[in-house]
Amino acid sequence: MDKQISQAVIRRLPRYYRYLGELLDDGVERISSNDLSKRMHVTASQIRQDLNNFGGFGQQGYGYNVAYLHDEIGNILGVNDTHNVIVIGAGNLGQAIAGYVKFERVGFKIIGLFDVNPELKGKMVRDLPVQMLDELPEFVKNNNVEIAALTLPKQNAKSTALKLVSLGVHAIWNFAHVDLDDIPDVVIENVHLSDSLMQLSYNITQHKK
Amino acid sequence: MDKQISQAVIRRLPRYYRYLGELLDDGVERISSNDLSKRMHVTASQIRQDLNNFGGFGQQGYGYNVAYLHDEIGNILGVNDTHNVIVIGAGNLGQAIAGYVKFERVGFKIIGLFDVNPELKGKMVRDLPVQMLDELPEFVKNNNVEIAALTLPKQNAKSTALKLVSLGVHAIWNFAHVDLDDIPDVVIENVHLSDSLMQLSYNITQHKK
DNA sequence: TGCCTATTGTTAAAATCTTGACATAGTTTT
DNA sequence: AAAACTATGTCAAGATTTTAACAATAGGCA
Repeated sequence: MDKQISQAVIRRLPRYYRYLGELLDDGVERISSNDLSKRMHVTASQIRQDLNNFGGFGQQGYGYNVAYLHDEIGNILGVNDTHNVIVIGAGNLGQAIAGYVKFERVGFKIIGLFDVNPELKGKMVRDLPVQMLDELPEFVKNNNVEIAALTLPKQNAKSTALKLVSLGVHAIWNFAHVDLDDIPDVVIENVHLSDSLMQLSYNITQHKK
Repeated sequence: MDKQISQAVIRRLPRYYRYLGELLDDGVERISSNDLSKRMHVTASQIRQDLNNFGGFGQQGYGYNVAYLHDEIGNILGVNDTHNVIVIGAGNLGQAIAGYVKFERVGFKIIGLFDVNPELKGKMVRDLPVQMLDELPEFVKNNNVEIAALTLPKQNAKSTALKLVSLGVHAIWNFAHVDLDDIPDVVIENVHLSDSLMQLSYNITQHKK
């Protein structure tokens, strides 16, 4: 059985992945944990420890091959496969997220955009028409939907999440300002913008002292 | 001198604040750490420990007064004061953030929206006109700008951040997919949506096993 | 009023996470 | 081909965070 990797490590992986991607773009072939630690402002020890959770990607006396390590971390994160994404809630945030994922993230493909508001029905957001929520079951049945981004008011978040799970969507990227606990058999990733802004506010207050 | 509060605690404060707000809305007057722990799915011990970093807000044998605790945490987070916010980058995400903060968060007020694209000049986004970036110095001089949200491509993020700091804006809510280290005397809060999505992807992969 | 109960604030233990140290293995140089 | 060097993987120590335990104190009730 695999040893459980701590969420602290998982949170750092995307950052490694990003730095390695930049090194790759810059044509850097190899890098040592020490050099990387200076760029990323973390300890070299932590880098080696983190990577070793998943196996020995480096070579003594040489360091890490950038392309190889980048690819391996990509595999670990699962971003080398394609994931189909739908967005529920076609407001500003929903449209922004749809556009953001489309342009910024390979590995994730926006294939549907839904809302309850009949006025939005059929409206084109880039190359996707806004569909009504009652078309969702049919859509999910006919398409391999893996992730649903929830960009809707918190009042509707939980019921929508439950519906999605019952339809077979087991991963939710939740932007609604509410916790979606108590839903079994689903993977949730929360983006609480309010929380982030309040943390900023706290740190401003501290900084002033 | 104040003892330094760990970021782990700070990250939890907004969540307490949210739950207390909901209790307040529901007319609940008092709550024990034990009851709150059941709702929030954290240990009662952690709640008491966290709150005690800031002082004794509760009463033995009684619990915590919801309204009082909510207000105190609001003070700690600094959300009971008003903070003026500008948004740099009037794309989808910038417009979404501007709208989001406006409608969801009291305590934060969007007062300006900037972009480099001349085609957007003067375009109204709700009640705010898009201004050109060269109007920024004058605007900052005449308005008490505390926070700048950066919703622009990563290539421009660092130079814009440096400019903002030189103009006197010392808090940045960064949505660009780049780290803004090495900038002294500024408080940064990052929202890396890509990282969040990759964490979700990782957890999906694990879940399938 | 005084006893009983509830629940905090706080201390200490346990668990987890991070950092430092170094033997070992592979690379580069001569 | 051997010597010198570099940098990993790993172990152990140190630091931090979380959880458990409980004495002390305030509220509720008789």
